[in-house]
Amino acid sequence: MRFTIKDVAKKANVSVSTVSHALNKTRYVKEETKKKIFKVASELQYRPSAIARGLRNKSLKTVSVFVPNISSQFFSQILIGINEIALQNNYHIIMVNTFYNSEEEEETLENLKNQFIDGAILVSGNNNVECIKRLKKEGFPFVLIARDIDPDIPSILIDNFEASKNAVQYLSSKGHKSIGYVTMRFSGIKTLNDRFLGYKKGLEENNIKYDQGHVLIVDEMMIDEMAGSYKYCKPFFNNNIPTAIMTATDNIAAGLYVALKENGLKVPDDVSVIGFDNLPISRFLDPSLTTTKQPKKMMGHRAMKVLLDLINKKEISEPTIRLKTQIVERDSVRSII
Amino acid sequence: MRFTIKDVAKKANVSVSTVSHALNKTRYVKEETKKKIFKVASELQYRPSAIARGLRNKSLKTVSVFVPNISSQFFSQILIGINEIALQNNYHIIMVNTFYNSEEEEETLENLKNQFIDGAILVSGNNNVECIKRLKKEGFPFVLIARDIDPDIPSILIDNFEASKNAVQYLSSKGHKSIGYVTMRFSGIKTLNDRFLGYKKGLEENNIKYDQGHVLIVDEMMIDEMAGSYKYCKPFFNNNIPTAIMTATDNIAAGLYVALKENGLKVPDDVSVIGFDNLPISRFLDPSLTTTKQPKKMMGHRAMKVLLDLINKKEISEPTIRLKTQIVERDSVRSII
DNA sequence: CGTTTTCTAGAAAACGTTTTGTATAATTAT
DNA sequence: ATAATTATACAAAACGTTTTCTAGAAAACG
Repeated sequence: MRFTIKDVAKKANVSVSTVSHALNKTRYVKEETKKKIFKVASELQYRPSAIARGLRNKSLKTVSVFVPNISSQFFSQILIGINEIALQNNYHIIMVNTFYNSEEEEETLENLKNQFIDGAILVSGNNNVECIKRLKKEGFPFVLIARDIDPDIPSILIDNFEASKNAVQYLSSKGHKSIGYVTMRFSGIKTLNDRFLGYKKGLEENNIKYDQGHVLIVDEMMIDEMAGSYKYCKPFFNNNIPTAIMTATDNIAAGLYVALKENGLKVPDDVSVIGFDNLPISRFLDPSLTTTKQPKKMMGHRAMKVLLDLINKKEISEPTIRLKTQIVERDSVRSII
Repeated sequence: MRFTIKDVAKKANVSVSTVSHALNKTRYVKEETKKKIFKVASELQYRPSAIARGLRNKSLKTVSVFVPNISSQFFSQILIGINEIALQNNYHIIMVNTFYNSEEEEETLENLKNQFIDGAILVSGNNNVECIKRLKKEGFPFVLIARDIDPDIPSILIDNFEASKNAVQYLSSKGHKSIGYVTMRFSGIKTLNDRFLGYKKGLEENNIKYDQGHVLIVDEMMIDEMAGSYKYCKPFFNNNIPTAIMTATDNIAAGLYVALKENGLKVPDDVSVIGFDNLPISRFLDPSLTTTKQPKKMMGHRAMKVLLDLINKKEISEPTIRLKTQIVERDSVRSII
C-alpha cells in the first residue's frame, strides 16, 4: 500500500492543504510545521500521485514520440537526444513505434491527445499532412523532426536538397562522372524527395547527365532498409555499374554493400559508395562508409526544447530550425582522378 | 478545447452516469438513449480523459520499460516485441533509457512506481539486486528480460551458459583449437558471466586449454559496444592470434572486425569470428557474422504477456521462462579441418 | 489604542471519470 | 391482484491532488 497526502496530514496533525503547501512551497508554512511534515512524509515514503496531480493540473508531464522504426539507429539516436532533455525537465516519454503506418499513428495520436500527453514529437516517416495541419489549427503542441510539411509548423530539419547536392559535388570532385542513386519510394515524403532533387541538381551542376538506368527507387523498404536495399540492389547493379553510388540513407548503403559484394564488386575499388545520416554503424561497415552527417542527437535536443516552449506557451521565434550537415570522409569513396 | 462527459450528458439530456454506462456498456441503457448518446459523443468527438479514468481506476494502462541503450539493436528488437503486445492490449509504454546507470534507474522507477505505471519491464544491464528484491517483496508487478537474478522472479531468459558452450563446441567441430574471447566487464551481471563460464566449459569439454592471453575483458564498453570493442581489440589482437574468436555480443564482433582488418587480418581466412545475439546488422557485416540467435522479439512478447498477467493478478505458472537459442551459420567461421 | 499587514492554516471546490446506491416504471411470475 | 423481477436512469461518492476562499492570530504601523 502507498500512502496519500491524507495519511501524511493525519499523522502530522495538520490539514491536507497545509501538507500540499509545505511540500510544494506554495505558501507560508511555519518552519516547525514544515519540518514535521517533511519528517512524516519521508517516514511514510510519501510520493504524490502523478495521476491525481495530472488530473488537477491537466498535465502528466508526459509527451509522446512517434518514430517509424526504433530499430533504425537514425531514430534511436534522435530518441536519445529527446530523452536527455525530457529527463532534465522531469518529463516522461511515451514511445510509439508506427512502422510507417499512417493510420495507426493518427489513431494513437488522437487517443493520446489532450487526454494524456502534453505534446508530441513526430519523427519522419508518414505523410499525413491533413492530420498535422489539423493539430496545428487546434493549437496542440507538437514538433516535427525530419518531416518537412509547412514552414509555419515547428520543425527540426536539415537542408536535404543542399546536402544531397553537396554529396554529388563531392563525388564529382573525386572524378566521378557516372553516379547512381538508391532510395526508397517517397510518396510525398518531402525529405526523401528533396534528397533526390538535390542529387539531380548536383548532377546538372557538374555536367553529368541524369541516367534513369542508374537510379533505383525501391518500394517496401521502409521497415527493414538494409534487407530491402540488398534484395533490390543485387539484380539491379548486376551490370550497368556507375563508378559511384549515392544512397538515401546509410542503412540502404549497408544493404547495397552486400549486394555489390555478391556481384563480385569491391567497394571502393570497383565502385564508390556514399551514404546519408552518419549512423553509428557506418564507421564499422567494411569499408567504413563516407556519408553526410545529420546531427541526430542535436535534432532530438532541439525538438524537445521547442516542444517544452510550446507547452509552456513561450514564444517561438522561428518555427523551422535547419541544422547543418557535413560530409564525413571515410573509406568508401575512391578518387579516380 | 476538449469536451468532457458532462458536455455529452448535457447535450444528450441525460445524466453523466448514464453516459458512462452507455459508453462502457456496464448497465442497461435503453436502445434509443444509447443511440443518442453515441451520436452526441461522436459529434463532440468525445474522448474520455485517460487521466481522470486513471485516477478512478488506479491505472493508466501504462507500463514502463527500462533499457540500457536503445541504440543497440538488441534492446530495440526487444522493445518492438514488447510494444506489439502492449498495443494489442491498449497499454502505453514509457521508455526509460538508463545508459547503464543503476542509480538513475532505481530513482526513476521509484518515482513512477504505483503513482503512474502499472508495472515495469527491466531489460538487462544493471545489477541492482537489492532494489529488485524489494520490488518483489512489495508485490509490484515487473518482469526481467536477460537479467538473471533469482528463479522466483519473473524473468525471460535464455541459457547463456549452454548457448556459449555450444558455440565453442561448434568452433571446435570446425577444427579450431585455439579460441579467444572478447567480452565487457561483467561486474555481477550474471548473463555475461554465464556466457564466459560457458565459454570456459566449452573449452574444457573439447580439450582446449584456457589461455588467458586470448581473453579480453573490456571496461567502459557498455554504452558504445562497437567503438569500445574496436579500441581495445586493436592492440590486443595485434599479435598472439587464436584461430577463432568468440564475442559476448554481435556489436562487439562488429568492432572486432574493424580492429582485425586494420591489423591486416582477414575474417575468416586468418581468423574466424562468432558473435552472440543475431542482431539484424549481423547479416550485413562483411563477412556476414555467424552467431547465436536470441529470440529478441519473442522475449519482448513473452515479457509483456507475463507482465499483463501479473498486473491482472493471474497466476504465473513458472516465473522463469527460458527460450531456445540457435546458432545461425553465416560466413565468418571457416572450417580448418 | 485602533488599524493595517503579515504569518499561518483549515475548509472546500475542482479536475473528469467510474461505480454504488436509489428510485421509478414496466414487465413477468405466482 | 400482488409480489418479484427487469429495465431504466439519476444523484452522489470516490479517486488524490492543487488552489482558492476564508479567517484567526500576531506583528507592525500610525
